[in-house]
Amino acid sequence: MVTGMQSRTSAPRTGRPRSAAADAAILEATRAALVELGWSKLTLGDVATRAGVAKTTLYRRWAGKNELVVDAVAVLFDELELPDRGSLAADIEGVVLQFAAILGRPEAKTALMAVVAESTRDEPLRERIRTSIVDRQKRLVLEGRARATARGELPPESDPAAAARTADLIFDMVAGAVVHRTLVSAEPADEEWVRSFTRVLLLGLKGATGQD
Amino acid sequence: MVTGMQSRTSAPRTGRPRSAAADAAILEATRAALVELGWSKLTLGDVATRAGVAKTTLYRRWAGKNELVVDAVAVLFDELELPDRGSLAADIEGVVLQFAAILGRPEAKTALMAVVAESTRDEPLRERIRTSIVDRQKRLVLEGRARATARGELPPESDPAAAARTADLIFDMVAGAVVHRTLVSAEPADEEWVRSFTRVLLLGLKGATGQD
DNA sequence: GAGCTTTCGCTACGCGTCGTAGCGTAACTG
DNA sequence: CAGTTACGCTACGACGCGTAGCGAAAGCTC
Repeated sequence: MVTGMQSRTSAPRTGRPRSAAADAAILEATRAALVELGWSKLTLGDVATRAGVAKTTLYRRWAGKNELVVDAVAVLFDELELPDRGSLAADIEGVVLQFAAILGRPEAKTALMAVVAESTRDEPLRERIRTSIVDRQKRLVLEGRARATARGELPPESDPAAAARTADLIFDMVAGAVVHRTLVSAEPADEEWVRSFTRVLLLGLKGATGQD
Repeated sequence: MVTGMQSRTSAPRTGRPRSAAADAAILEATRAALVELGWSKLTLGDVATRAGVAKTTLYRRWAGKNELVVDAVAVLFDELELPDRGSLAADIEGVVLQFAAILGRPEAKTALMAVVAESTRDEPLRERIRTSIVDRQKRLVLEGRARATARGELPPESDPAAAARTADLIFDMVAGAVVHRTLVSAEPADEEWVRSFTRVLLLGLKGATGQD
């Protein structure tokens, strides 16, 4: 679940509370509008109409289109989990297929790249994306490696700094490849592709550990 | 060089010709506006003023913001070349560093992701991006492999279909990793990172050839 | 219940950008 | 020269943005 916008130090305990149903309706309407219209043609007025709320209600909760869409799309990544399929290769294939399935959705395609593009000029937005979307993906990398080392498929890391750099590298390679395949090459990351990708990645990792 | 917009079957041979200087000024002004304002705050009226042309001239040549920005940014990739450094690893490191240098520019950061996001809902735009930006990068992958097989660093490919799939995979892995590192993780793809990445990729490739 | 506080729906508004139409002028061709 | 196309300029309607102001609704505290 997305924690939302408790930007104020703490929620005021008096007065009329904000409607949680309105929050859900707005995020749902945002995803629907993304599917039908795409990022650029999505307007906040239209989202408000779809959600059955006033436009001013939207602006009271979100600063603008960017923040709203980030929250709306972040929910899609809730279903991301690291399956235990017995081997590191099978685990990676499983989680990459999940990731590819999410990126295959039209609302994710049009929204993710757009907000990342915006985040290049908006540091708070980048932080919001990081905490609500990216970090949840990166956590899977760490879990996967921990499980693989426990199974003896990977040697235990001695230098924690080098381990962190390697984890970042793997994350950029996995997420980057799937995103590029799906959005730039515009071809599906199906099982065959994921198998080939996983094979190259794993051979590279097993060969790279130890030296240097 | 970008061929531009000779969408008509052939240029009309009569009448006043289009100013090539205006084209250059417009694309230059577009890049400058991207640096100062970013994608979302860039307006065609502002670009026209910077370029010293009328706004209507812009609309006579480009259908809209998307197409204009693609042409403006495509020029940045003209400098991409495959250096001959003696070994496949060194070649890859060199070209990846070039690619990372381009993606480090602010105009490329804000523009590339944005137009790709738009292209998810605009097939002609995706085709335009492919021919003027992506294909030029992918060509380097093919050249690099041809050179490596000539040097004996990679076994010659027997099945052309499998070779094409492998080239696509490598391309998505390389470009995706650099893009993700630069734009999502928002950290520079410096020499150390490129070395680590190249090592993993090469080990994966050399180990993956032959079986299956 | 009374009183206080905050949210909500609604309307209306100024602002900026979009994309186009219309006109007169400039540049080039046969 | 006449014919054709590009250009600069102005003006315009349309649309989304983001905000202000109002009255009503929904909760909490005493």
